[in-house]
Amino acid sequence: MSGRLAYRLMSRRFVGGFVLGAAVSGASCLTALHLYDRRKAEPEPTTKSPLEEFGFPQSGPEVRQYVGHALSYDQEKKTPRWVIEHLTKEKTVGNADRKHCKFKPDPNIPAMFSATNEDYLKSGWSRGHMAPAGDTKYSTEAMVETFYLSNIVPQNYENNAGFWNRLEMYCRDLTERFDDVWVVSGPLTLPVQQEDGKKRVTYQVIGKDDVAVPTHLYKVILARKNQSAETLAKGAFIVPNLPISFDHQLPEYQVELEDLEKKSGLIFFPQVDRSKGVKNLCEVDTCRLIQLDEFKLYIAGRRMKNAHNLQKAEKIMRELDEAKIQPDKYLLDLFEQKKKDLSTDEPSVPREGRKG
DNA sequence: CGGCGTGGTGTG
DNA sequence: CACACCACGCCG
Repeated sequence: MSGRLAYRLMSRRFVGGFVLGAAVSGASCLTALHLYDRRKAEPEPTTKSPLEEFGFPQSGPEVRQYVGHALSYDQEKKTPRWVIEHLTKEKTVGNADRKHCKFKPDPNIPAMFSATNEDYLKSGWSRGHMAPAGDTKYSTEAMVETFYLSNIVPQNYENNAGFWNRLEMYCRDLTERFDDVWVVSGPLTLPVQQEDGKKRVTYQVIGKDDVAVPTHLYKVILARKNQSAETLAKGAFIVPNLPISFDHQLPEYQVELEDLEKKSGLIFFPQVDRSKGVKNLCEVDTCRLIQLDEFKLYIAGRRMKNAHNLQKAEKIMRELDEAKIQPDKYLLDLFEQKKKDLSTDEPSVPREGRKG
């Protein structure tokens, strides 16, 4: 290679390109150099570099900031790569209501890179939040933004309503024992060994936009008390995008943070000094997800609040009894209050709900 | 909490 | 006419 010309091109034009646009580095630049070299072009080439002519490829993922969370969006897979949120005890309470929200394409994402509701309709997959709506009770605006499809991945129904839901509840419950909780969530498409013995990455895509169905979902949890680094605790979890019954518990899915980083290609919380002895969350906290009976009791409470007539309220209590689940004081109080409200036709002021 | 759906009504 | 909205219903 002609050293002088190559040096001129490298230093004047392409250095920035190599740094900022790795995707366009190799082939096109080398081709350009060879062409100039063959022509023995002594004067400065008059043609612009491809980068100057048409600009850099605008390659994702883009990082976007919202009220309740920030996310990095994967334009090819039409799903987030990661979503990060900061939870506190205060944020998990409020009046924001998901009934007033609807899934819709993120207005900040170009339509050609965005999923649509039609992609999910009758696809066999539910629209699963990464940043949960339940984490944004403090702000209707924040909750509306969690319903943007940039925050959504195709998720197994039972997984979404079951194990993943319990995991989200656990994250919110952590704010009872930690002052700050940071959570990163996202999808994975992991390789599997196939019949021919070779490992491959295969995943379904749905709808006309080919929205990628992740094989797994991950969550990274970082928790801290009193703003003191000595209390920092971390946990990383990889959850198959499949039905997971209530007899499974969180530690079964814990992995080393570095393992998740290797699989995802992401470095989580890079400013945290991991040599300073960050605790294992499952050693300093419970990592215990609620059991089926607790879950049904919680659902009964939610339904009781929404009961519009006495028959509905009584049915909720009857079904609990048939499932041999003892109603707790919270639910009994709720039931008594509901009976009073429905008879006097005078709804009482909503009381603060159970955690989550 | 997490989802799914439908039917009636209002709007351009 | 399609579409948006809402109230209501179902499920785990």
